[in-house]
Amino acid sequence: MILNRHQQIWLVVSKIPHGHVATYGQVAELAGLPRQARAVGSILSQLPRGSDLPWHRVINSRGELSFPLDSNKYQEQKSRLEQEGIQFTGEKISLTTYGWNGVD
DNA sequence: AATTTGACCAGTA
DNA sequence: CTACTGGCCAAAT
Repeated sequence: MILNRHQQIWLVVSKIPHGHVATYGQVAELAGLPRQARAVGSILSQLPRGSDLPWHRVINSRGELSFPLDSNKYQEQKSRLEQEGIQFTGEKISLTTYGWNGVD
């Protein structure tokens, strides 16, 4: 059976290893939806309540979090990432942990 | 039915 | 570094 884009994206996001991050574009690409980064953000914004998907490991291509700096979401994502050992330099994620190539 | 919006991106200037 | 462009497309207006 063919998976709809939600499932494809959930699948990819669920595979991002602990302590690593992937960009929206990467997730879209790996999900077989090239150039549809927006769809990833759109779908992550509609996650079912209580989902255990590691949505916080998805960041934008600038190496930053796609939330307003003063928002709770920003803080939540940042703490979750820091909890996994990901370091920040200002608002950007350190290049050492940046980029998951889709293979563990 | 038409238009705008959105957790985005890569290229160009 | 910033600013703007066109690409993308389902959902909400």
